[in-house]
Amino acid sequence: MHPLIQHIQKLTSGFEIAEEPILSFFETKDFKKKDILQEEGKRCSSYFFVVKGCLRLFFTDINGVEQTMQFALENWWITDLNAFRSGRKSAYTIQALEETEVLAITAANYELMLAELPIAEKYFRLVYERAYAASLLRIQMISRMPKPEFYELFQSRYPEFIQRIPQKVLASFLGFTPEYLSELRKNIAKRKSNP
Amino acid sequence: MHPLIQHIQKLTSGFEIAEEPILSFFETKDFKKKDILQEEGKRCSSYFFVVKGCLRLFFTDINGVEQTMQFALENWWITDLNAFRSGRKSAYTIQALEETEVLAITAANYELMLAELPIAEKYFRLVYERAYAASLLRIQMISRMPKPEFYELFQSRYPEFIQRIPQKVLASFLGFTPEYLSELRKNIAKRKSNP
DNA sequence: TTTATTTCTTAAACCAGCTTAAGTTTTGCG
DNA sequence: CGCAAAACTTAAGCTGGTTTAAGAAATAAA
Repeated sequence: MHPLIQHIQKLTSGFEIAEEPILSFFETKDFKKKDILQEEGKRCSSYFFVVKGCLRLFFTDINGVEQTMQFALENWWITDLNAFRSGRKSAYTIQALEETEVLAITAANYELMLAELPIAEKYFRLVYERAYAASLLRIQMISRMPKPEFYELFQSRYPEFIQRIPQKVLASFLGFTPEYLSELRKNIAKRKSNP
Repeated sequence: MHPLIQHIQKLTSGFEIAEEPILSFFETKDFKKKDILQEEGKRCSSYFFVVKGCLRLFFTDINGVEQTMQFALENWWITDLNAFRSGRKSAYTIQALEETEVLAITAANYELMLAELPIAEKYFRLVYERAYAASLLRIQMISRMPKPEFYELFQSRYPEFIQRIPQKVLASFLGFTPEYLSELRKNIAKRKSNP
């Protein structure tokens, strides 16, 4: 069974779903490491579901530094949601951090699917409900927690990110400089050897 | 027509809705300024839709400082979403900043309503889709923008907040100290008189 | 395997925003 | 109204985290 269908069944807790009618709204695409899926400033045409691999969404700030705002591992959705919803140009670039397989859906097909399949409304309601709740927790961690504590919490909760993602990119996602992340890691390592 | 029904029609762009079957899932409640709607550590029983007035959601940090994470003005939903979804105890307090009228719905009724009314799935899908997108922008403003710039942007986008909300609470929501907010305001005022 | 490029580390100097502390203004209440 | 409590302001001193700069290690290219 396709990973998307599995994910839908998991979230909607076991509704009977026919695979074919859902998947017909999507197109499978493969990307190599460093490939660009969506370019900043270009029309945002697709919403991506990661089947295998890892993507990141970032923009380039006024100092020319790439600011990574989101990751997407397996079973995550990713796009510039504001641009996708409004049909405007994307404020972000989406890039593959690994060899990645996605399902892509256009805005037109997204609307069609939601109109035709009630299960899609339920599924996306649940996807956004969780994503919104997670996003609020992220705000709390980013803005109300000492950075060393935040990093250690992140490390314990999302160990797979630490493994798979370059430090420079991870530092940017967490909202600090690579130099500072390097220092944090050194301190943590030191503390573990000298208890 | 009730403000909630108006809001549903606005988001779902004009579906015909019968008022009575929807409102029957809710209870109207009124609160005075400073009343507590939800206490930290108590079971999170309700989800609130603000009909009139203003609420805030906060927790008390290890230094005893109240950290305001969210506001809700007219037509906003507010609760500890994680606690409401899972039936666990709330990590936050919800308090009225003004005299406030809400519609309250229990977790059981929320599930019932979603199961019985397809329009509710669509409506909440859209509510969360917007809230999630807004939350991502908020992360970007909080963590990737110089604070003076962030404050001025916030001021221009949400002038009604600046009017209605005590500075101390606003400072906490923005993630800085009241003293620093005071200094920012002074600098902005100075800049406006000396152009 | 050698060379070029990018990533990661280290450490010193610096600064935005916090802490502290004291004064002023506003709000709430008897 | 009059007083207490809370909210806001101001300013000096401090600190967590950035900037800058240079070198070491890993990846990629050739």
